[in-house]
Amino acid sequence: MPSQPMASVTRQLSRRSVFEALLHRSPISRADLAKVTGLSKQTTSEVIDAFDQQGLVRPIGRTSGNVGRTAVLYELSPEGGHVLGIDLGARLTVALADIAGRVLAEADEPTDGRGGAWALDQISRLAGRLARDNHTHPSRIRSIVLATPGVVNPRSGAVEMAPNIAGLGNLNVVGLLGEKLGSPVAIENDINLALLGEMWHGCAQNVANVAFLALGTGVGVGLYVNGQLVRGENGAAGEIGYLPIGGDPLQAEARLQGCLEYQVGAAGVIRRYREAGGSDVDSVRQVFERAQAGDPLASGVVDETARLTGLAAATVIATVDPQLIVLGGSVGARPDFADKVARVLLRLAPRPVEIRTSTLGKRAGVVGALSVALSRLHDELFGLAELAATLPLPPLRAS
Amino acid sequence: MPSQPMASVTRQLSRRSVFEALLHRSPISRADLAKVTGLSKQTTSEVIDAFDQQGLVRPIGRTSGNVGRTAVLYELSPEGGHVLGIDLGARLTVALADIAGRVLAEADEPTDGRGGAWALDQISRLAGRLARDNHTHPSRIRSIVLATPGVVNPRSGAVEMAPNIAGLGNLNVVGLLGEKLGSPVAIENDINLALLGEMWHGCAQNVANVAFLALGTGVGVGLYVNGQLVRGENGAAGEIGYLPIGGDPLQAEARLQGCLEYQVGAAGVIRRYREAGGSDVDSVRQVFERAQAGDPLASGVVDETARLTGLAAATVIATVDPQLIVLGGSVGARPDFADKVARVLLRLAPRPVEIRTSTLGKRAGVVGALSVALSRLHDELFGLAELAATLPLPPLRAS
DNA sequence: CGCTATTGATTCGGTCCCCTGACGAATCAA
DNA sequence: TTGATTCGTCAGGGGACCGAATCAATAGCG
Repeated sequence: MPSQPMASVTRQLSRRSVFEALLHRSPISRADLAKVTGLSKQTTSEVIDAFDQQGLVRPIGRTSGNVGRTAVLYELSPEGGHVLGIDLGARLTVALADIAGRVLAEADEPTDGRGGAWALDQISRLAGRLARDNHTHPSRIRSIVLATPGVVNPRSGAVEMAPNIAGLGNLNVVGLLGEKLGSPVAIENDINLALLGEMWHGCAQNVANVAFLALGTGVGVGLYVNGQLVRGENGAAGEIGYLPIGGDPLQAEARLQGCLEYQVGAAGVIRRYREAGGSDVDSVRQVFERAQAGDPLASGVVDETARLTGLAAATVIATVDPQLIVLGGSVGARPDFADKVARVLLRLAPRPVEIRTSTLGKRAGVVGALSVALSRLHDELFGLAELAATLPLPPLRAS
Repeated sequence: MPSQPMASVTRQLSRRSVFEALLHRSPISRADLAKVTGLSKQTTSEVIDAFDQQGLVRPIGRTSGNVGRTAVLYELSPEGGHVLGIDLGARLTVALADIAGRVLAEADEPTDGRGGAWALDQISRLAGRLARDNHTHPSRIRSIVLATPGVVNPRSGAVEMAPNIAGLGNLNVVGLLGEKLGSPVAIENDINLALLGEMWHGCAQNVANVAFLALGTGVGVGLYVNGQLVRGENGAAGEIGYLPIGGDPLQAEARLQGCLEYQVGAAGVIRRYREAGGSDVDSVRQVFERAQAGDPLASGVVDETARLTGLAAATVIATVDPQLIVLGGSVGARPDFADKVARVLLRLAPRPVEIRTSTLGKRAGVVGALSVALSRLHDELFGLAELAATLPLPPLRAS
C-alpha cells in the first residue's frame, strides 16, 4: 500500500481532522463528522470517500429512531493497518493493535537467554503467531516499537548499554527486525515507554508533566515534559542510577553501577538486608514480605529504600517540577511503598507532589510501545512532517 | 495596527516562509526569495507587496554588476515593530530591538529599592527614554518580556517566589506593565532567559540540549530540552537550590532556603569562609580573589563550592542528559571555576559533558528576554496557532 | 394514508491561493 | 546595436475550501 501522491497541506489538514474525529467518536456519520471537525459537509464527504477507497474506514450501520433521513455510520477499519508493541525484558511481551488503538492480542514468554540474535528471532516468531491467530498477516503491520532496557541513542536508534540481553548492543536491531517483520521499527527505552503506557491507559492519563520512577533490577526515571518525552542528547536522560545519593559517589562499586542504583536497585536491597544481618533471601519480594510480616531488619531496609527513593524523587521534583510521580518496577510497584515514599517526600520537597503506583505493572512497557507505534503510524498517514520541514523557526540571526 | 483579517493557513505558511528568508538573508530580491523559499515568483511577489503595504519591509537598494535586469533588494523595516527585553534583578536592565533582532539600545541602572510598584514605574520610565532616544515611540513596541528571579507560574504569569523585589508577588505585573507600556507583556524566570540568551548570542548557539547552571545569590538551573524550555508544572523546574546535596536536607536552614543553596549560594560561600576561620569578607568576589592570592582557607571554600556544584551538575546530567552545561551567575561565572567543576565532574559522570562559562555575563538575562519577545512577535505575526488549535493530537482513546 | 418537518448527503457556483508559462523591462557583453 | 540573461508581472489552470440549493429518506401528525 504505497502512500498516495501526497495531498496538499490543506487537504492533509482536513484528512487529519477527520481521522481524529473518527478515532474519538467512532461510529459517526458524515454529517456529524462535518460538525465535529468544523469542515464543510462536502469536504468531509470527499475525505471519507478517499478513506473508504483506501480501506481506512468502513460503514458500520445506520442511524435509526431519529427524525430525518438515516445516516450511514462509519468507523476506522481494522484492515486499515496494524501496529506491534514489543517489550524485551526478562520476559518477552508482544501486543498487536489495530489503527484505532484496539488491542487485538497480547502474548508473553521468557526471553531466549542466548542473547541478541536469538531474541530477535523469538520476537519474529511470536509476532507472526500473534498475527496469524488474529486472522491477519504480518505484512499488514505497519509500525513496530520495541521497548528495551539500556540507553537508546535517539538519533541512530542503537542500543548502547543493554544490561540484560547479551549482544544486543552489537546488532543493528532496527535494520534486522525491520527486515524480518517487513515494517519500520523504532526502539525506545523501556522506562520511557512504561511512562507513556501509564499516560495512555494507566494512572497518568490527562497529566501534562509526569515522571515515572522505575525501581527494579535497575533504577531509572522517565520524564514527560511540555508534551514530549525527554530523551537527552545521548538518550541517557533519566539514568538516575548515577545520582550521587545514598553513598560516596566516588566509591568503586558506586561509580561502576551508579551510586543510587547500588543502594536501591534490586541487588542493592538484597545486599543491604544481608549486610544488616538478614539471610536466606534471593529476591526483593522476600525482603518486602518479611518487612510486612514484622521482621525489623527487613523493615529497616525497606524504610531506607523508601528514604533514598524519596531523595531521588525530590531531586527529580527540584529539577523538572512534575505534577505527578508514578512508581513502577518490581521494587517500586510494591504496595504501600508509594505511601512510604510520599511520607519521606513531605519532609523534603518545598511543595507536595502526588505519587501513585503504576496500575499497568508489567504491561506498562508493552502498552507504551503500542501507543508510540500507533502515533508513528498516525503521523505517517496524517502527519505534517513536510510542514515542520518547510518551516524551521531557526536560531535568530545575529544583530 | 490591527492584525489583518487572518490569512488562510496556506497563505500564512507562505508569509512565514518569506519572513524567515528575509530574517536570515537580509538584503534579498524577490527572485531570490522565491528560490530560497521554494514558492513561485508570483506568490513571493504577492507576499512582499503585502509586507510592503504593512510597513514590514522596505526596499534597500538594487543589485548591480550582474548580467541581467537589476533587482530591487528588500530588508525588514525597523518600522515593522520593536520589542523590549527587561531584566529586573539587583540592577534593572532594559534593551530595545527591532523586528529583525537588531539591538538598538540598552540601558541599566540600580533597581528602585522600594519594591514592586516603584520598580514597575522605573521600568516604564526607562523604556520610554530608550524609545525616545531611538526616535521611536513606545507605541511601536509590540512585545515585551520581563526577566525576574523567582518562580513564574507558566499559566497565570504570576511571580510566586520573588526573593529580591519586595511586593512583586502581590502585583499583577503582566496587567500593570502591559497597561503602562501599551503592549503585551510576558514574564519568565531570569535563569531561563539567561539560558536562552546564551543560546541566541552567547556560548550555547546551535546546541539542542543545554543546561544553564546559575550560581549567585540564589542557585538554579535553566533547562532547554527537545527544542523547548522546561518550566515544569508550577514553573518551578530548575529550582535546584532544594537538591539534597551538601548537607542534611532535613536541617532547618536547609529546608527553608534549600539544602544546596544554603551551601553554594553567595551567602553560603561567605558563611563557609567565616566558619572556616576567614574573616572580613562581604562578597563572594573577595573570597575568590583571596583563593587566587593563595589564601588556603579561601581555596578550600572555593574547592568545596566546585565540588558541590559538580554534584549538582552530575545530578542534572543524570536527569536530563544535556550536551552542554553553561555556568553563569556571579559565583558561577568566575574565571577558572568552570575548569574546577569540570574536573570534579570527570570523576562523577559516566560520560563527559562539556562545561562552558557564560559569555554574556550579566547581559544574558536581558538578551534572552529580547529573544523571547522577538519570538513572540514573530509568532503573533506569522504563527500557526490556529493550526495547533485545530489539530490537537489528543490522548489516544481507550480500546 | 399522505403531508410536513427534519435531517443526511450531493451538486453547483464562487473564492482563495498556488503554480506554470509567457511576456515586457532592464541590464551586461560582444 | 544585438543577444543573452535576469527580474518582475500578467494570465490561465487546478486544487481545495465554503455556502446555498437540491435531492433523499425518515418520523410524526392529522
